[in-house]
Amino acid sequence: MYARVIVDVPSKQTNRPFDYKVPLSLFEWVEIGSRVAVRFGQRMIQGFVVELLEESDVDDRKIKSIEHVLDLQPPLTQELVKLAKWMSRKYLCNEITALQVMLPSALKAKYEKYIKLTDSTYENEFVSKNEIENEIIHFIKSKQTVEMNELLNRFPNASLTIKKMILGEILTETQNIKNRVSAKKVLMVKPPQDISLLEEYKKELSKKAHKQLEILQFFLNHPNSIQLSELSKRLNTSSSSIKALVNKKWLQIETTEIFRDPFQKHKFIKSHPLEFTEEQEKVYQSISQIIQERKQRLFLLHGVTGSGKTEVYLQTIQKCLNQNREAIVLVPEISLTPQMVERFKSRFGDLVAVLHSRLSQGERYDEWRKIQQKKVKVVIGARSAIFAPFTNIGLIIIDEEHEASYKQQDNPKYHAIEIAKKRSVAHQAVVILGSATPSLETYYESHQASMDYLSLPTRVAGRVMPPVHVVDMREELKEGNRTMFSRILHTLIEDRLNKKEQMVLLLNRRGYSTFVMCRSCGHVVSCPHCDISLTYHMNTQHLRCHYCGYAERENHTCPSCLSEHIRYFGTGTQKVEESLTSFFPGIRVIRMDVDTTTEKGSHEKWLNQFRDQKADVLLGTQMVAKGLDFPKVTLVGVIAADTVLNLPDFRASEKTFQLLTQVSGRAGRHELPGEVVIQTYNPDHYSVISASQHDYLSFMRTELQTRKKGFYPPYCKLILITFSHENINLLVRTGEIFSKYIKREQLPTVIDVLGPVASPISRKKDRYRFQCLIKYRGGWETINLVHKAVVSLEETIKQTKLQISIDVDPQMLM
DNA sequence: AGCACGCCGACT
DNA sequence: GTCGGCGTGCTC
Repeated sequence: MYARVIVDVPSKQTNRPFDYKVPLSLFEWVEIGSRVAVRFGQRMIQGFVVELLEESDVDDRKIKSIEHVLDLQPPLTQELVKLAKWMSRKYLCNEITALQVMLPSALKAKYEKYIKLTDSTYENEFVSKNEIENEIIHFIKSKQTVEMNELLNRFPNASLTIKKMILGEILTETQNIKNRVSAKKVLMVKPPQDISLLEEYKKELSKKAHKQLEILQFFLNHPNSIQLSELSKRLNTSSSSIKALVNKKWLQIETTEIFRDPFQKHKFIKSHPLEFTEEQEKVYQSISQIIQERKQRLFLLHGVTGSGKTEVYLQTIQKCLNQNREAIVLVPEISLTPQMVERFKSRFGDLVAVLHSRLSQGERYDEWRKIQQKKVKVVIGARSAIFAPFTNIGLIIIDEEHEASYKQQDNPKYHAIEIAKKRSVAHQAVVILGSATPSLETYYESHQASMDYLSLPTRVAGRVMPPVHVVDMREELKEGNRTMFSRILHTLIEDRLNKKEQMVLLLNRRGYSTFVMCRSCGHVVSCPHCDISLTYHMNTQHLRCHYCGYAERENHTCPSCLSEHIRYFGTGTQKVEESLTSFFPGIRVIRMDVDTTTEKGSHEKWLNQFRDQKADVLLGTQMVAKGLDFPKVTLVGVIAADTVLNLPDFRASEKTFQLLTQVSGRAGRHELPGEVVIQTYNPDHYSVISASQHDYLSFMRTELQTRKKGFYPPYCKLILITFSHENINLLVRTGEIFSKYIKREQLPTVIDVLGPVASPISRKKDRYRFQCLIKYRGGWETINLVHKAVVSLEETIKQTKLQISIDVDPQMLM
């Protein structure tokens, strides 16, 4: 038997299956989806079996055998292997990249080379004429085996000498494929099968061995295996008395794999299904019926914030579990808060696995193994949880479906919604796309035959949407208010402080970050390697580039005109915090941004403090806009609504509308009524007006018209091709060739080819960037043509090291 | 990607 | 004449 293997070498030339023989001893183990170790050229690497064959047409002398199978159970299902192949064609990435993204990073191979002395070197006390060689031999001898990297660190210039020593059979080299992280193992103490034996052992025991007696007695009361550490803690004994019993063969010690439990300390109180409102009931029935019939169907669930979407999710999941099928729930990374997880855990208990980026590699791996080993039936996680290796999926829920983070920014540049659609077809499952502000694409599709539109237009318990004040910041400036708080926001903050109620203030930093400008000459301090202004970090007093990490010290004079009128512009969260404390002495502020939430568990810590009313204001970037639900919050302020609006992207209006609507929904979700203040320089823009009136439909109508006029999605699809190189001329030339290549073919599915033009970020890490945008009608023809065009540029790419990145259906045009 | 092979310039 | 620089091509 033969196996087709995709090897772990991400390059164009190796992006195809290689055939290997399956040795007799591995017949039982090699399956489609197995992870295997194979020799590839001179080295040993890992690969994935994607096909099994009776015959191979590869030359018998060339073909090698599979060396090992790396897991007890194949980590991928046939369905996922097939999906990876589809992804590689759709998103134009290497197949291995698509396979890897489906697995936890713990299973990514770590290749290690070990160096040992050969037996003859050892036995014959080999002494070289070369001093370095002797030192190397001595070093290795003292450690038995040494990792190649360690050896090279110790002897930096000796790589050739070492190579020669290996060739001269003085040293031997062994290769190893290791997982990044492996299953956590613990020692368990196991009593004999026949517990009554313990009584006899007790009699045999010496009178002085009190502790040992105590241990035996313990097992008479608890005749099960127990963790060694747990046992010695409970009985307050040292492990030596346990060992003594093990040595007598009365007890046994064995190792078992356990799961690291990130929720160990948590107690989840069981929650029960809530009574539905009439609206919820109607929506639930529509979905539940399709699940009952085990049909494949897509739903858009359009529900305003606070309309009780989550309860509908919970009960449809229950429906799916009743059928003995599994469910995947996707939530954007930032709203995957402990609160959110708790709602699922308390309903479904141990049947839930959680996958998010704050877990350690090991914890993530364990959650994944629970899915693989069928220990859980529900997985809730961020984007990549869509690849959960379930085999019987009945339901996939994508909450906040409009979020751009469902599109992966690096290869493979997949969109989770698209993967969900593919998987739902394979499993005959239902997909629910939920949002208060559906993306234009989804909204448009929900009016076609391929998707059903469901809506929850009112908030539960008859709560109304909060009134929104739109403040024109230009007017404020005219009236002499130069602070970052409008007068009304100022008054309302004061009011809430007096009433001891809470506030959420949102500062969207992107595109508005703290740049440094000279007021005399207008010079903006920017990165010498990228086309972007540097950001000022107060805590380290450095200016830093967010793209390449370049940093320089704070300047007190302008580097261009030497004037001292250099000023730190823009509004970072740090600066807002400072102003708050100076305007409102004694105000307690919790600031949540990348600086304060990188530490593990800090996110949770801040939110708990806020919930416990240890602070008056929660100030933060996007992450405060999502999913949070605090009863005492009665004021939401958006410091600057325009930051997204000014981005050079056709989705700018949509993103602004969504952000404003989401954040407005944070206020007054409980008994206390809420209020929202939006500060903006564009108070007349339709996205601001619609958001302030909570009017999704009117926004949608206007925006759809705009898109139709400019010919943008949902009226067409896009492929963004970005070229980057140090040499700007070469870049433009190659871009032209590419664009002509596409145009010459005159495919009827290609609507338009724009560019090449400079990218919005026109230089990054010393490389200039140009881009082409293709508008097309969907289907494979255009994607295949782009692939062909890139292949035709292969010579140039190889010779000049020009880079081409392709983004099919991009979320951002930058 | 990484590794071997092979073809040229700088040295014992 | 050989050592070692990097371009070229292949990996079942």
